[in-house]
Amino acid sequence: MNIAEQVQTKLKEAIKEAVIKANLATEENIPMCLLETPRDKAHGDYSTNMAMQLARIAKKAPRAIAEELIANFDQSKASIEKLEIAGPGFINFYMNNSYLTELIPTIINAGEKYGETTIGNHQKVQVEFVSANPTGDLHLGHARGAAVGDSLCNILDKAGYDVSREYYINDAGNQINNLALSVDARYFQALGTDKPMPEDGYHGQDIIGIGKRLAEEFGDKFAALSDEERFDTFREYGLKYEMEKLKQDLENFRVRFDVWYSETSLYNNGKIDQALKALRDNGHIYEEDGATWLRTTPMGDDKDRVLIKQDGSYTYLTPDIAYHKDKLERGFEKLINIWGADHHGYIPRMKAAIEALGYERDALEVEIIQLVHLYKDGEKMKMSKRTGKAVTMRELVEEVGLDAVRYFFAMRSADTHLDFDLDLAVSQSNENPVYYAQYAHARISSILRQGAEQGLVAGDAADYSLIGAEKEVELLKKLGEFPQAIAEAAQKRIPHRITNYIYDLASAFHSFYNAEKVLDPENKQKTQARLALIKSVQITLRNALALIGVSAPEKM
RNA sequence: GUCCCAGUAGCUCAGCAGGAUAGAGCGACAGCCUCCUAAGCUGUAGGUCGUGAGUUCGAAUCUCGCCUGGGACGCCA
Repeated sequence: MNIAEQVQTKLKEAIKEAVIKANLATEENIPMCLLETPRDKAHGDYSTNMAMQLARIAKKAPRAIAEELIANFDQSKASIEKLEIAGPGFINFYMNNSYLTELIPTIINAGEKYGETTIGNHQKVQVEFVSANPTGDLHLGHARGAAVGDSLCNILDKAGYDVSREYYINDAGNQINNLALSVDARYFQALGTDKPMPEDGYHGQDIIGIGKRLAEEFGDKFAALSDEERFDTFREYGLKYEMEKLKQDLENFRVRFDVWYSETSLYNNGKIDQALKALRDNGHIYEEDGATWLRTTPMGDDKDRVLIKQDGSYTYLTPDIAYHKDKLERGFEKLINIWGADHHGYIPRMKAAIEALGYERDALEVEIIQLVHLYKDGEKMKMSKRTGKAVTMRELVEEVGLDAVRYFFAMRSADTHLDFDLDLAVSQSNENPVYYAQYAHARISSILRQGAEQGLVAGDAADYSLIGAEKEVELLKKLGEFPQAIAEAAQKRIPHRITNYIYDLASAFHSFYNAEKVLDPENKQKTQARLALIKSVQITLRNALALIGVSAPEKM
């Protein structure tokens, strides 16, 4: 807990004590103490609405309650300069903010660890994201999912959760067969033979590329094979090719997974049978119309779901249930799945399945990534795997730049539709907020370099009592908020809370930069102290950017 | 028909564990570089928070209805 958090905790305690001392509520029915930072500086550094909340319990006017609270308030608890009643019954606290300078050495000592909190309490969390079928290039939606998922994992990790990142490979079932058939068609086409694509084939450029590569490398060698042999060969080749490409693309997107989990493995190691048995033993399975059904309706689903089709094969749901059973058996207390919006209807049945397996349905949490629409030249572009005309993640990164893409996706709440204006993102103008934050970091780096040239190194012993100008105090307050921003982002699963923080911090720095000069040859003491201040801003900014996978450049 | 997401300034969006005069960027307008990076800063203008009711001391925030836009509702994956 840093000094700013400690002070807030003390304040809250002092407020509670005052409530009890004034006999306004008992230990049991005291409302949760809410301490907030007023938007308007004139309303002090902190304020509480405790008096208003007590109005119902104590049956008195809020302002009268506030009077009593103040009378019973122990001001020596925290560095309070004055406090007053305002508006409908707020109590505003004006702090002596000198304690805030303690943040500077705290942050410098913590370095890249600054921002860590323990609210996660080592809860074992597994986050499954992207999990795109290995049948083509990752497109915009996947890119958004990858950016949000990875950022969320970074945040959870920083907040003290034990996070595991996982990618579920759909390497069984129809889509892989279609992949093999598509490769087959492209192979023959590359050889100059006209062979039609399968009905549900994948028309992406990459599959055309595979066909060409096969034709170039092996000539017509495969044409001689039996259809069956060729199918198996192409199936395996296509899968391997697609997976390698996926991994590389994600790596280039600064996303790494701890586990790549194969759907096929569930077939091979009996996990599907075990899951079916568990569901049967728990009495949730019945046979009808020649199919095997899971009774999900009692657990909040619209209708029951087929597990084994008439033809004896599994539906998509069946191995997925086995997969989730396996996740839970691996000891994860919380499963967070990041799904595209087109899968949202799938949530009730998966939660029902988890309940049917005998687990808490809320062990599964699904974060929905809404659609991305790309606009270019004011025109909306379609993203469809079918037509193969979709803009891929790779193309997007090449065109816009990785930092901008990652920032842009992390910036908006994930469950709302996103219009991605390509022209805007491409133009390296100040409309792109990522530059705003990176620029702050580069500016700091530049000043630190120049300080070092003068023999002044940030972090060397300095007199922090020289820090206290208005802009400096605002900057310090922002710095102190970082751990709470992370805690909130983690608990609410909202990475965009971090980009908001980044923006605020960068803004506080730019504002400070324009108001005060860091390097002052006339005043070495002050220079030394301010170098340490901006050093702590640099550390915090870099840590925050790292959470969303954006680089922190030394120069721009 | 059922379900999900959205509707807040001209545009793109924050705010939604109910709190003070609803914020930011872009765009518009007016200022700031003999000075550490002007990709910056400072200020002005701009809003019936889709709509109607309800809950209460208080609603952009919670509940219900309605309107508009987008999406999902397979023995596909």
